[in-house]
Amino acid sequence: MDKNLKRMATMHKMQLAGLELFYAKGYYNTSIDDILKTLGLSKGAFYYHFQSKEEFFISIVQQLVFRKVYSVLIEPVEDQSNPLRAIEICLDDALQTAEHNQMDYGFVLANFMNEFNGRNEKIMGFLKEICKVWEVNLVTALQKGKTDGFVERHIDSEGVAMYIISSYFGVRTLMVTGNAKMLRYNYIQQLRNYFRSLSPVVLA
Amino acid sequence: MDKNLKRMATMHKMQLAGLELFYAKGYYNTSIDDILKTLGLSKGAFYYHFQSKEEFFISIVQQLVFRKVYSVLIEPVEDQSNPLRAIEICLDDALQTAEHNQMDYGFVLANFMNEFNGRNEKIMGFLKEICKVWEVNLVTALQKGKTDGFVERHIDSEGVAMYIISSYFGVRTLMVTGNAKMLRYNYIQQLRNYFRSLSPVVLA
DNA sequence: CGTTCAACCGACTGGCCGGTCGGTTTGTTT
DNA sequence: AAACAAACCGACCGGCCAGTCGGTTGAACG
Repeated sequence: MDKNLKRMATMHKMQLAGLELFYAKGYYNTSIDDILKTLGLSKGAFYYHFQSKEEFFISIVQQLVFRKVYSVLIEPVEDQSNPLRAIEICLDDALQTAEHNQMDYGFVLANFMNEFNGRNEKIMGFLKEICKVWEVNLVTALQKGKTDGFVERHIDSEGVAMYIISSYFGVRTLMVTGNAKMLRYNYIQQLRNYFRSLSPVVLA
Repeated sequence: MDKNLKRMATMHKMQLAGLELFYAKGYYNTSIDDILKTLGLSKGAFYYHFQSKEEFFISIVQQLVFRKVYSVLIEPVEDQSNPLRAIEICLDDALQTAEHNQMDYGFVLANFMNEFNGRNEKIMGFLKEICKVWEVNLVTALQKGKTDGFVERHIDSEGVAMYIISSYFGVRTLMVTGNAKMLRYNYIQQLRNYFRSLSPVVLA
């Protein structure tokens, strides 16, 4: 086997297991040994591949979180004719993932932002960046929606994008209290209400 | 001085300092000694008054967080004629507090819910309870708003209450990325847009 | 002044965890 | 088979931290 492939495979395994545990228990509450135990690997193997716990986490954010956020929350909205509709479907899909207790990368992002806020500026920088990319893409989609007649022209796209992200982060926080199914349904209903206030008035 | 008063005063000082640090650095990331250092007190004093770090935290939630959430987020909305308007003002005030870097108890709540999710069921229980009280009071205000003609009759009050809490939790998460002033302004603008979709249609 | 006790002190314990390092295994090359 | 290096092992170190406990202080009271 190609040496490089073996190296990559091991690192990838560690990153996957790491994300799983960091997500479930938090970064500061998860020890390197916790992660290694699930893989049957040792400290030596870990520090052979990664410089530190922090660098390890950053690699996870870059390799896994960023890509997933992109493919789950950003791509499905790009190049759709009706942005409001596309966003609604996209967020509903994401909440469905969350409802089935699988990892939902929008929440991963919000969760980690809370955990690292004021505690690790370096890591916060990477998380903010991902957030920013999401926001910028929402704004682009909304602007395009204006020219295509799906979005009221006078609305503030930045404000709307921010509000969408906010409500999504928030509902995911609430989901930890249980009753995910109902929360998802209610959330999408209200998102629609909100979007109605952003749509051009249809004259009968 | 009354013995009991002295006891209460010390406990209260510890709780205040504790909340400050737990909020700033997180529960798991703050040691008892960190808190005691700011007060010039010792381990002995702490464990004389509190059974454990966990019990200490729970007392903070009950004594400080719950009361503050009540006085800042719930009371200002009660007994107001127009609930949507009252909620808007109330959240704007809360965000103003946050903007000036003071502790904003709505955020304290969201923050801790994130931290304890899946890590401490007992503490989560208390936090959920506070959330529930907030939600119930929002629902009550909205229902009253319906009979008073400020809120469209067919809307789902539970859904709306949840969506309001969600967006608020979310925007506070985003505020950690900086630019709090703009976020606050944008948030209130979009909240108004959303509320517009919940108001009875005014016939000219 | 002596007694009492709530309040407080701070050295200590045991366990955890990030990170180190000398060594072993395993696969490849010659 | 010998040599070599990548990958991995796991005992160990130092620091941190929740919680313990025997001791001290100082105010109140007789």
